[in-house]
Amino acid sequence: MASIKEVAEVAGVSTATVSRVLSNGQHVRPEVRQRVMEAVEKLGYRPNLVARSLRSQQSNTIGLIVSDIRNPFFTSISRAVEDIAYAQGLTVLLCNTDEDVNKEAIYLQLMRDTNVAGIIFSPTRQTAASLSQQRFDFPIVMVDRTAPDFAADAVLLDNVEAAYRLTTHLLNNGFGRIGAIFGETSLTGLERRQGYEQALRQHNLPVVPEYIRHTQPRVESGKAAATALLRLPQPPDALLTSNSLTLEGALQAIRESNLSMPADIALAGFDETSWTVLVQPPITIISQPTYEIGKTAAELLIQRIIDPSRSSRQVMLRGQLHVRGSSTPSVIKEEVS
Amino acid sequence: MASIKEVAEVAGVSTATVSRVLSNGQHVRPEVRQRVMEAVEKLGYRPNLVARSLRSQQSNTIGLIVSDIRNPFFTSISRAVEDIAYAQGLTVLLCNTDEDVNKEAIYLQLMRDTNVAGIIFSPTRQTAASLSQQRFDFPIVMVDRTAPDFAADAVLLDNVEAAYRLTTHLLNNGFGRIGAIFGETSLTGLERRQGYEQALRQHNLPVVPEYIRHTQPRVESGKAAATALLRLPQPPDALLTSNSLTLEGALQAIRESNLSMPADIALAGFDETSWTVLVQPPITIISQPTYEIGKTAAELLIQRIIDPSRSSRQVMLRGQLHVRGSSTPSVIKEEVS
DNA sequence: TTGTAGGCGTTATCAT
DNA sequence: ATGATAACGCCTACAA
Repeated sequence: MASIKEVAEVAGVSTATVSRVLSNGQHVRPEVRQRVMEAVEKLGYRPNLVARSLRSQQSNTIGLIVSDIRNPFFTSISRAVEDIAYAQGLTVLLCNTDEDVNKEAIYLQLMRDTNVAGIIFSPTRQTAASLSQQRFDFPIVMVDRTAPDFAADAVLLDNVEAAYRLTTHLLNNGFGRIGAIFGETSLTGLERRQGYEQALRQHNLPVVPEYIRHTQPRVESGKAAATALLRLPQPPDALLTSNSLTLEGALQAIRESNLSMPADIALAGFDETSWTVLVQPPITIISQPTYEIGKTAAELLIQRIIDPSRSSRQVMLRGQLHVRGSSTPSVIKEEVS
Repeated sequence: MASIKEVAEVAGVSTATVSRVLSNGQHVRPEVRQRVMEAVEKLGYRPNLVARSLRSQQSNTIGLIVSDIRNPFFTSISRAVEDIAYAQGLTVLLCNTDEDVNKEAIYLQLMRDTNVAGIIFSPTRQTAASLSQQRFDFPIVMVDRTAPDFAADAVLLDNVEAAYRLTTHLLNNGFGRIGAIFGETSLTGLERRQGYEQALRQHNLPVVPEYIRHTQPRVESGKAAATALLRLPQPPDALLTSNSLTLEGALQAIRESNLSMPADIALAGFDETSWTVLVQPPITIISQPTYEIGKTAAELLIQRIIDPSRSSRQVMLRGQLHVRGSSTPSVIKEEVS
């Protein structure tokens, strides 16, 4: 790779002049500029971004740290983040943490070491709690999950409200014994549980500990938890899950138990996926605008990179309830989306 | 961020000594090493990877360039790549090209500019063809798609064979008018079409141009193509698609046409997804070991980074046919997976 | 308008 | 065993 030095040599000027031509371009005689451009062309010169980054102490890379890119929620977010980044000439470093505090720490460290421009992060509760004690020389935008006393930009769903609404929907449709599966490492899981419990209490129904499970956001975990719930002496008449992976597992469990939906068991969950409307009956869910979330997060990050001093803002989004067959007894169709 | 200089100062040694302690660690008195480590500890020193990269002319970043991370095929691959990279202390730059030659060129250029250690790439046919005329200072591993006269490592499916097998399966089950939807920008699409046509010819059936569509790998494109096929004066009695996104679109089209599967129309496609077995009837597909593909690609890349001179190798994998209800008349159940 | 020179943080070479 | 120094490629005061 040709360096700026070689270009200077070929053009018969100093490296400073070449640099000037290539950056702002002020104070250069047209004729000299011409010569430089020809040399650049001839050598196929391209500025070395590593050198530039070292010199400028800046970077055009942003980090995206999520638990698992295979979770459709994060897949979509990642795509949005990359789109925005691309439009800004930024590049995206993808990191999967598997809800593992250790991996989170390692990746955060790596972000420091590589001097990224900023990161978009979806941390476990544990890491989130420790964030305020750490120092970062780059901005952090949280997605899906917050850190309590850490003043960072964030894009979040109103989880309590959403879970409350979803649970209430089930209750209103005559399902009184709702088994629920929440994430065990994320704040999100806790918040959704809160909304779930709120709805129960408001209907003067007991919160049955046995009906509440916390698992990893994985299909098998969801399936295992759902299976356990269905095998209870007095099994639930509805299942509610906190993300699309556990929802998928729950559906598998229901299928294998040969129960019919929603007669034997209702099902409802979080996050829209390709299959919720393809299966029979279609599944009731609260959808999040995932692409918008990623886009917003990336935009917040870029704004903050430009202006580190601006006050932090939390963007709180509202989930959208899609009532479908999995939770509506066939006689009472209230609304279908 | 503390630099090596400050560490040297605090430890009362030269930067060279600090560097020695931190790297190989030969030829340093234990006592001095001790002092250095203490200073490192005290200052929370971390080597600046950008500087290291500039100096060493190496990088611990690899690029992953795919058409769209939201294609489950690439989602899974990306996860595998990241896992292997992580294990090796490498980091992954994610790039979506949308089958856009221009974006591909921009990202390839970016990979040069940032001096990556290597890339894993799934190019369009057009870019693939031009690859051999370009020079790269880093190794390239191809996934899913090859470049004809470009001697790179590659991990591929035997597409012709797989499509042949899938088509033959349909033919053997009494479906003689097979509408097919292939990718329009990838070599993969062409290869699968080849296998499809081979199977038809072997059964002495005509290749009907009207029955063959080439589209982008997107749900809507698949749906549009499928809808068009279903509206033909003499519509096909089976649909075959080349990837999971167009498969999803095709299924939507079938549903909206109120046709029953497989009585009115059979359906079969490529790539396993969460929903193929959740829908009714379950969908016949050829599955690819996506995680394995990504893992293998990453391993090939790392091997080549270590030894750039080794001869290039193509790993060719065989797809696995999963025969399901969408392509088997209910009376004849040959085998179900 | 253009060139000289220093430094971003490392590491490797060469003295000592 | 340790230190001084140069160089990776770039940018930017500052000087001319």
